[in-house]
Amino acid sequence: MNSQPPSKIPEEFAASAGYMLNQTAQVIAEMVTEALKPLKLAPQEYGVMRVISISGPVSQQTFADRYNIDRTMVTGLVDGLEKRGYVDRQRSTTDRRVNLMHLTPLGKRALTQAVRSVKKAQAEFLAPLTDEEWEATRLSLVKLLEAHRPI
Amino acid sequence: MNSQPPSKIPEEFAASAGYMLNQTAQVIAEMVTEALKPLKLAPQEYGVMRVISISGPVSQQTFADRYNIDRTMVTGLVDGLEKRGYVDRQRSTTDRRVNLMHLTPLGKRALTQAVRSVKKAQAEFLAPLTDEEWEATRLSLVKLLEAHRPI
DNA sequence: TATTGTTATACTCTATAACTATA
DNA sequence: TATAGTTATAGAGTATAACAATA
Repeated sequence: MNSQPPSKIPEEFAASAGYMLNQTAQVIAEMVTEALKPLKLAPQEYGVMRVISISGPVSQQTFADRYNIDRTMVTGLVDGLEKRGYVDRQRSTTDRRVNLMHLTPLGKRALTQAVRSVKKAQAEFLAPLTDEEWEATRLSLVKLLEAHRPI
Repeated sequence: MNSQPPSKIPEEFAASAGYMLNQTAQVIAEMVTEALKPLKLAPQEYGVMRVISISGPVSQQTFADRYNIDRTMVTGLVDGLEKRGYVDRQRSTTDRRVNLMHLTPLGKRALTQAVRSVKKAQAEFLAPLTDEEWEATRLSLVKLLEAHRPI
């Protein structure tokens, strides 16, 4: 959707890992935020639902660890999702301190839509790269993250 | 400095451009922030000084554009740097609305140190990759950024 | 009229600590 | 004692609008 001819980034910036990663992360974050806006989902709310759907019912603490945010933030996220009927909390029977978050059928349907929108945004974001280029980039990012942030 | 064996990122997350870029960007941002802390420089302050040193005296608006922040934020950044004697504002003679930001000799010395620290942090961050892997990754990021954020 | 820089305001985000209930 | 979740508070960061000076 960008019809202007792309201009060159000064090489000193292009050489900076911090600048390049932060700027590109900001671009995709904006695109995903926009993609989720019609569904009235914030990126972090989408994150909650994705984590549940992928990893099965998880505790709020587990989600906080995975997204590297504080557990005090998760309370409000789940509140909002529960109010909309997308998620519910169920006390763990094996450790009754723990709230296991579950996707409701309504939440599953909303998530299906959201995943579709996010995938579309991601495809648009990655369009300038060949599949091979992105795959190589992705693998490097995985290496970096696994080395520096073991879960 | 990470002696634990790195654990696997679930493939659904590893497949997500948004998740991977945001998480890796967060890691490098934290490392750079730490590296600059002894010099009492915030990453954005470092950014101001780098931009001036690379692009020559620039207006506050130009910096805001390059780092994708609002110009109202720049005022405070420059205030702090000016107070420490690292930067000064000079009214442009050709357009007297514009403040051109200059590095002072003291600022130049501080920046030299800061660049050294940031480069060290970056090298540590990139250590898990071969030079070729990072170069390929970097080029992909440049493509993405030039396509989506023409300056 | 539009743009640069400044200021003030309000809002959002996040970090911290304290509390409860469990383990 | 330690952990999961909640709540309240304060602080940082940011967005917005309005203004003066200049184009």
